[in-house]
Parts: sequence; C-alpha cells; structure tokens
Amino acid sequence: METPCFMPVGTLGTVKGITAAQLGDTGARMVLANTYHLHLQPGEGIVAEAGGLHRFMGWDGPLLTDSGGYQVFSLGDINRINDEGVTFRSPRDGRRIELTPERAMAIQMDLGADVAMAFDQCPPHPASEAEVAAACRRTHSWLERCIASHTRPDQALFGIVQGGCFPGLRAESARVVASMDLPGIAVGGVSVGEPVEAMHRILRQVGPLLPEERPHYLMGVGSLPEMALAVAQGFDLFDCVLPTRLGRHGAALVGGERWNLRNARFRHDHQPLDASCPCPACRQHSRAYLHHLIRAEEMLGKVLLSLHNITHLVRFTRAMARAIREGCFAEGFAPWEAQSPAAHTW
RNA sequence: GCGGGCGUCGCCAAGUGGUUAAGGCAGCGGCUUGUGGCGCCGCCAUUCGGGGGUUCGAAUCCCCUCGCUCGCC
Repeated sequence: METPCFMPVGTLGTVKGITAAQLGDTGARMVLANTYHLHLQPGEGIVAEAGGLHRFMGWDGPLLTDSGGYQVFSLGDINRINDEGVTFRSPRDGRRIELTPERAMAIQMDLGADVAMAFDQCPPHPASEAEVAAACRRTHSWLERCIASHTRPDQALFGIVQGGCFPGLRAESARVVASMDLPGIAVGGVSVGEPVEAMHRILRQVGPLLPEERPHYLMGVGSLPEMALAVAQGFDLFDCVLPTRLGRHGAALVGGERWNLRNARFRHDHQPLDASCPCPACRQHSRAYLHHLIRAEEMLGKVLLSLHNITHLVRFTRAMARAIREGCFAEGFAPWEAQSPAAHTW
C-alpha cells in the first residue's frame, strides 16, 4: 500500500457531531467505529436490523471496527480476565458482560464493517516483561480463535501485534501474527502512555518486520510527527482521537503547531484559521469567531475545529502519499523524524 | 437629619488580635494518541474602602472619613 490513510473515529455511529456527509467532505476515506461502544449502545442487533453499520450511520465508504479489546482494558471495570476472555461491568448500566474472541467476532460480523479487528489484550504502559509476555501469548491464542470463528467472507480480519516496549516480545509477536496470513496487520499497544521515544523505537523495530505486501495499521496514532515516522517505516493506516478531541477542547492544528483557540490572542484576530485549508472553518470563518464560539461553549465551535483538524490530518497523509509517488518522501518528511521544526514544507 | 447593617481579587465569599488572607466563579496559560462533548494541572489580593491610633503583633480593637443599604422623620 502506498497511500497512507487516516481514519477519524466514529464511536457511536457518528463522529461527535459531524455528519457522514461532512466527514466525506474532509477527504477522509475510511472510518473506525467501536465494537465496545456499539455493543453497549445501541447493541449490534439494532445495527444488524438496520442493514449493517454502513447504512445505520449513513457512511458508505470503507469502515473498520475496533474489537473492543483496548476499550475493555482502558475504560471497563474489569471483573475477571483469563484465557477464555474478559468479564467486566458495563459502565452504562452496571450489568456484567463477557467478551471473548468468539463473541467479539460475532458482534463485529453483526456490525458488518469492511474490516474487523482481532480481540487482543493491550497491557497498560508500566507493565513488567512477564506481564507483557503473558498478554502476548494470550493475544496470539485469541487470534487463532478469532480466525477460526470469523466466517464472514465479505469482511477482512486484521491481527494485532503486541509486545509493549520489549523488542524480543515485539519481534516474536510480529513473527506470529505475520505467519497467520491475514489481509492486514496492526501494531497495538502503542500510545498507551509510554514515552514518545519508546514508541519511536518500537516503530523503527517492528515496521520492517511486517510483510511488505499487506497493509500496516498503527493503532491509536495520529500526531503528525509520529505518522510521518511510521510511514517512513512502512505503515499505511492510522486512527486517532486527537483531531476531534483537540477540536472539542478548543485546539486547532495549524502549520504543524497546536493552537489553543481559547487563548486571548485570538480575540481580535479576524483572519482565517489557516488560509491554505479548504475546510468550512477556514473557508467561511475567522479565528476571532472560532475563539468566540469556543469561549461561549457553543457546539458549533467544537464541530468546526474537529472538521478542521480531520482535514488537516487527511491533507497531511495525502501530502505524504504524493511525496512517496514522486519519490521525494525523505526530503519532505524525514525532517519529522529528527523533530525538525522545518517540517512544514507540504 | 436620626438610628441600624455592611464595605476582603472583576464577581460571590471565609476569616472577628498571632506564622507567608480559605474556597468558588471569571480571567491567564498548559495537558489530552485503538473517544464519555468527561476530565486534569499550574498561575492569579505583600493586602482587607481611605486616613490616623492602640498593641510586640490589626482584615480583625478605637477614632475620623468616604461609599452602599435598611428603617424612621
């Protein structure tokens, strides 16, 4: 794959106040939705009843569902975890829910996205090598069960490499997952609180270990420098909450920087946020207006900044794709690797 | 005019003689990486309406003064 792709996240069948049509206008090609959240509400039965997730949420482009493995560990109140699966209490109504590889596959098949993700165990960042090794073994055995129970031929299944910050475990996990002959491979267990240098080391190590002909998906990563670094290491696909979460919190990505639109310096700034950007926020509104909307806690401000930030990341991935096609990726984007401030050349 | 009450950060508000004057809101800035529009973290009164006393020590006690407020004329 030579076209890096960024996926905005549509947890609940919307991207936080943005319609599918608006999302399409940003240039985003693929959307990630969430098995965990959709299972809790409204439930995969309702989605299946609607004719699948595409029709339910009004998005007819490519769609990927995360398996819920990460959310169970990061959001859930876990009661029990063993080789069989995970039992946790629903934060919504307190009922006990059991998620196993088979169950995660059944739910994702009901949801009907184009890509389903394997059910994995994502250990939290400060974890011992023994703990991470156990999570890897479990993730690998769960992957076999996911493959065995995933029977929907019109849906791809991606495996997930774990291994934390331990090179030996990463190498072993990459070998095991690559051997399964799946249509795509993801690297998980990054951006879970580890230092950025640790993530960079993992990317440099694991990227080259993955089969070149199959898409590499780096889960949860969406800062510009890290996407560029990952693309340099062969990754193609990213998802991240950052553009929309930053937008909701009043921040905009402009020229490789992060601006807090709440800041008083924008109060009298009547020029466009980013004159080079084609998004609705930049085309039709000023920094002062966006500042006002954010200060007034107006939802429109959050939506406009989210649209802008998604557009920004999509433009960035497209610029990288063009650079790869034209054979000048290293000159244009390698500066990111060294954290160079000169990177805004696209 | 007489009598009572009150004046502590832009706003609300603790504190009623003892180390560097709580807290909330607002303000100023920061954080957010396989999504709860959640949340978290810094910074924000050398000074208590003003002036003068008493005291080792005063936002706290006394005197004068200014302002607001309630009641009575």
